Order: sequence, then structure tokens, then C-alpha cells
Amino acid sequence: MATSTVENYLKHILLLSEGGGELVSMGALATSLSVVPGTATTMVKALADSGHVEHRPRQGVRLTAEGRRLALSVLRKHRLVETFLVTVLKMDWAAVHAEAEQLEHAISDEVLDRLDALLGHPDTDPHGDPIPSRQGKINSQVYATLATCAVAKPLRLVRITDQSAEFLQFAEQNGLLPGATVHVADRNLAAGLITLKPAKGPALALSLAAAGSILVQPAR
Amino acid sequence: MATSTVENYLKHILLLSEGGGELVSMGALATSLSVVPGTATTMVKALADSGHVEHRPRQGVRLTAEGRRLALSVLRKHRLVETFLVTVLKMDWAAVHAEAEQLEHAISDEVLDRLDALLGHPDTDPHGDPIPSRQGKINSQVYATLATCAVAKPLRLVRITDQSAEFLQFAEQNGLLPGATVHVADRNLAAGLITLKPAKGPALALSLAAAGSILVQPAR
DNA sequence: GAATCTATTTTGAGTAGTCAAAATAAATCC
DNA sequence: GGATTTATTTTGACTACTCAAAATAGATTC
Repeated sequence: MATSTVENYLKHILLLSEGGGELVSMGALATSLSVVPGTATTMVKALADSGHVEHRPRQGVRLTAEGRRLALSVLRKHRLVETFLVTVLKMDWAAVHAEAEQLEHAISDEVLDRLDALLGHPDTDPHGDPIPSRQGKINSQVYATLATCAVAKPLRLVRITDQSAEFLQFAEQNGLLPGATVHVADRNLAAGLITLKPAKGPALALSLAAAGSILVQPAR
Repeated sequence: MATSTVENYLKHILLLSEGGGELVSMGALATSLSVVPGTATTMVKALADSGHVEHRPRQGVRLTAEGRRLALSVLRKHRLVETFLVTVLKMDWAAVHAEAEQLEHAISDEVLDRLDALLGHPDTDPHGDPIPSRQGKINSQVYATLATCAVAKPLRLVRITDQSAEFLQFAEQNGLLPGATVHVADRNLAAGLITLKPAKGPALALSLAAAGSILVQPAR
């Protein structure tokens, strides 16, 4: 059985490679896992030995088919657990990420299947992140962000990719939940910010960085 | 934060000391945790250094107040998780022990409190094992067992202390669930078995060892 | 085409846990 | 009261991580 350290490495490699097969650098991986780069190198070599990843020295890592399978299963656990915590236990949107981080390594496939059924087989978690299927399929549709979408057109909010509790809290307080309708009133590249007008509630300003973590699609 | 190894040692010491303050031998502890005795000795010394237990060399271990507090909190998690798995996820009575063994170390106090509320603050788990309160109080009432109780008197089944999946499966198939009414038709010390007559269903024979793990109280 | 900068890898050492097997202490037996 | 049995402890070694800091490889600059 894979240790939770192994599961975490694979999950972070998956997330950093954006679903595609690009190489993930040691620096990025180390930062993402909060370890020093040397640790990431050592661990990645071990992961390569066990067949979970392919390591190109000085270039980066990529998941093998087996590594990807395992990483998707961890991601599925993480996102279903988050969904359970929010919809059944009514926990705070912003707090569930940290909880799921622990539980994703302790939950069995059997429990997961029952949780999935209880929740009605959702295909996204409360933040709009797609939940991989049992077979390892995941919706990898590319959406526009508030930093890149058309101005003054009505938009439906699909997903918040920033996992930090502070940002999620801010988003919730301003009604920026998946499903909400908004439009970008103004985008000022020079100032590095956008002005957002939610369908309900007052207008608000957002940095381009923050706007980039909110994914949208044209509303009707 | 205590590692899950530490949590397991403390939990097993608590269970082996029967709630009281008796010393637990290294041999018993090692067997219970499936480690060799030398490992238990080493670990217990570390636990003594961190103030969780008191170690009397060549005699045994005992929990300190702090160790007991932590052990009870782990036991509370274990038993509430078991209850959740059976009553909400409809999992098999016999399978939940192994699941809870993992989840008890990954679940936060916040999640636990919400689970507890969702379940209506139960005071026993599906096997009849008492659930410690948030404050660390636990019902330590002493019950008779089918091996020690009066013969031919009506009894209410309160608890099954054997955690093994096989025994629990057997018990379930014969209607031996907490709350069931039975009486002991015969007890044959020489043969080492008892004959049990459930209120509903046919009579069945049980070894004294098996009978000893079924706790009962006088019915009505 | 050296010199420098930056990312990565290597090396050496530490922590938390484990086992196998030898040493020791306590209890029991004759 | 010695000899033996049994439980416990000690010792040395291994796995799975981790970090700090030195070495190295590529890329970049002048």
C-alpha cells in the first residue's frame, strides 16, 4: 500500500501538470509540498523506482499510467470528502480543504463508494473542482477566468481554483459561489485589477491574480 | 501533535487496562498492537518521556491523566465513526471496525462534533461499546457475560466485546445484536459450552470463550 | 569562451518507527 | 539454594521519510 507521503507526491504532480503530460519541475513540486528541493529529488527517484513516475534528471517528473491512476483516486477521495463535509455536515466552505487533506489518505474505496452514492454521484465539489470518476475520468474542460474573459458579457461562475481558506472566505462573503451570475464591468491592465458586478450585491474590485483563480463560462 | 502510532499505543493501553488504573504488561501490549515486545518497550519509554504514560520497568505501563485524555478522545473518534458507518452509510456491522481504525487518526474534533450531532449524540456504538463523552467520561458499568450470568433468566443483550469480523458476522446472522432478548438454556462447564435460546430464532451452542464476549443485563 | 547565476542533485545526518537476536531480571521448580 | 523457564530490556540494524549544505549541471551574460 502507498503511504500518504507517496499519495501526496502523486497528487501534487497531477495538479501541477494540469492534467496534461507536461514535466513538473522539482522546484515547483518542492514548493507545492512544502519540502526542500533535495527532498523532492530523493523522493521522486524512489517513486520512479516503484514505477509511479518517470524522472528526467534536471528536467522534471511526469506520472506513469499507474501513478496517474493512484493520483486520480486520491483526488477523487479529496473532493468527495469535501463535498460530504459541506453538504452533509454543513461545514464551512473555507475549512474543508484542510480536513479533506487528512481524510483522503484514511478512507477506503468501500466507504468512498457509499459516500458517493449518498451524495448522488456529484461531478464537482463545492468549489466547482471536477471529481474524477471511479474509472479515473475527469472533466478537464478549459474555462476562461475573470482575468481573461470578455468584458460586459453575462457570465456563470464555474469554479474557484484558489484553495486558501482566506480567499474562499472572501469569495463566499461576496456571493462568489459556483453557479452565481456576474459580469466584468471593467478590466484595467495598468492598475492590475478588474471591477466585478455580481447579479445580486454591490460591485467589487479584484486583483488580476485573484480574478485568475475564478473560472467562468458565458451565461446562456 | 501525536502521531497515529502514539494514538494507537495509548488506545490499546486504555483498552487493556479495562478503564481502571492497572498496569498493562509489555507482552499483552505488544500482542495487542502486533509488534514484538522489544518494540513495545522502546515505544513505551518514549511515551513515558513525553508524559503520556508511567512506566514501571519489568512491571508494566499505566496511562497518565494526559495519556488517558488522549486515549479517550481516540476511542471516541473510533466509536462515533463506527456508528456513522453503520447508521448513515449502512455498512456491514462486521467491516466497520477496520475502517474506523484508519479514520480515527484522520478526523478532526470539529468534524467529530458535527458527526456526533448528526447521529443524535449516541452513547454506544453499534456493538454496544460505550462512547466516551467530549469531556472524557465513559460508562464503565460492569455487566455479566453469557459465561457468567444466571441460567434460565430472561436477558437483554447489551454489548459484543469481540471486535473480529468473523465473530461479528456470526453474531449478526444469529440475531445476537445489542437489544436482543435471550436466555441461557444450559451451561456445561465440563464441555466448555453454553446453549442459548434467543427470543426469536432457534437455540444455538456457544463456547464459553465466545459467551464471555457477549455482555448482558437482566431483561425488564 | 570564461564567469556567473539558478535549479537540481548529492552527501551526511537526524527522527520515528520497526525487527531479530542477545542479555538480563524475576519467578518457579526441584 | 542453584537451575530453569519466561518476560522484559538492550543492542544493532533497517525503512521511510526529512533538512542543511556542498557539489554539479545548464543556461545566461558579458
